[in-house]
Amino acid sequence: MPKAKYDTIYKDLKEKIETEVYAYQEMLPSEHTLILEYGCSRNTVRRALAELTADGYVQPMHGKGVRNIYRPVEQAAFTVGGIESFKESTIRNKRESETHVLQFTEITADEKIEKRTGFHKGTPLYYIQRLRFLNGIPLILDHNYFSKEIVHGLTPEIASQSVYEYLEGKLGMTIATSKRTLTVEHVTQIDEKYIDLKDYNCMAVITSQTFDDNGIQFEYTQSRHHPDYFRFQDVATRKKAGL
Amino acid sequence: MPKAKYDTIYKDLKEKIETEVYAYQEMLPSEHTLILEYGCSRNTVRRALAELTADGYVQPMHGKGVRNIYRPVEQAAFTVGGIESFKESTIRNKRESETHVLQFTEITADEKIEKRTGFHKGTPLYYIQRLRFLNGIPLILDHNYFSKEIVHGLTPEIASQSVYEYLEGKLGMTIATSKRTLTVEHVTQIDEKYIDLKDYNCMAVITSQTFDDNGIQFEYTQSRHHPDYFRFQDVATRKKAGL
DNA sequence: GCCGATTTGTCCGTATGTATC
DNA sequence: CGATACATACGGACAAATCGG
Repeated sequence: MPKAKYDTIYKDLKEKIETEVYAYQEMLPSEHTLILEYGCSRNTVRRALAELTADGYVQPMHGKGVRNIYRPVEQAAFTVGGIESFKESTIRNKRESETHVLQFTEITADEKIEKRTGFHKGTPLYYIQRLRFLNGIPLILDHNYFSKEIVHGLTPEIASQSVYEYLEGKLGMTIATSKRTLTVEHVTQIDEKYIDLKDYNCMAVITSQTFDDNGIQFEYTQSRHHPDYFRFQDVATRKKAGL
Repeated sequence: MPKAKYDTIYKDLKEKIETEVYAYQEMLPSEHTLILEYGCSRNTVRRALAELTADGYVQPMHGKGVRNIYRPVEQAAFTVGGIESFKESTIRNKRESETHVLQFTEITADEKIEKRTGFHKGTPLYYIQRLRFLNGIPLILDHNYFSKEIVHGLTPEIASQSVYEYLEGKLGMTIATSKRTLTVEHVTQIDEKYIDLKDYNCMAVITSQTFDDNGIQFEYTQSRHHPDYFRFQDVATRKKAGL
């Protein structure tokens, strides 16, 4: 629904870069040219370019122009990007997916859970264990905690489909920010029971705390990935000076 | 040296958040208030707030205000953030560091290297192998490839200190963007030779391609981390609609 | 439920500074 | 030196969301 002008320019430029309308290492049209092209102000063009810069698609060079530095991603089985659901990721990665709900219980946070998840003691929670299949192979084991106060009406059926679709669609929630930590951990008995790790004794683990648009945490998830099918990508830009 | 107004406001607010001048979950002063406080235009305040949002420090809420959602990071031995050198990271993480140069050779890229690193065949390179110690314990094994055409005059002495300091200080280079991929890989014989992994048979591996301000890649690095002392943190914000 | 005040979101036009060529 | 290009900053306008009376 948000058809902000800067966003349509952003999407248009993004597509032109991905489809190589602008070649790799080539300069994009100057800001002035883009102003005429899109019939908007300079600020609006610059906002779109700023987003592309943050995506690692372009690199602005003072006094020279804006260079296309986008390279198509090498695909692993499962590449992690921004905030997206498992279902969205599989679609982006063009994979067939399936989800088995191993456990679906309602619990109350105690001190141990508070320390690990960030949910205050006494908070009623859904605890869900899910096994994710890609192309028929079990690769990811998810442990989800959802706050019942915010995410009400969750069922095993929804959990086997897309929880995020339910949140944003049915509940009208807005997912805002997610803080993620990536570590490498020893396999557990549960991991070994469901996932064929061959001779690996570790897994890639993403733990994330997700907040709604009121800044309230409603989810804590630990997502344990098979090493062979895991890849996390990131573009960082250097902050000048200080720090 | 860039003492842009928005940057000083950004740094000031950041510090106030970190030192809990504004409490967790509390609203920051409104944009209008900040305008008066800093004596600047609204756009300038908004730019500073946008950076804090990207850092996951605050969350703006339409019609309500801007909420502080910053939580201090739980420290692992080594936490990876934006683009920063090993030396910078250890300082941020408040650790004693040391670097041993295991190998320092000059090579020319062949097809195999081109495919792996992105450097064209025939490009003259420095290849450096370094072992990183934290508090006296060997934890990270780095394999660096630097383009000789861009990074000239590298020596083992510089490699044992900070290459980035040399690049930005002596050569006057500007590091712009870095594309990183994080995976989990089996240990190699070299890993085992230098690092005590106990019963782990995997390592956390960060491979990165770094570009200068001309959009030219000058570095390819594979950084292999001990699982127990590795942590990668990230804040993602959900893009509305589309995608 | 309506209205007005407050607050953030988007967009515009302009001016000035700085780097490149 | 002048033209071009990006960087920063200002001020103003209107829209959209929220909240209190």
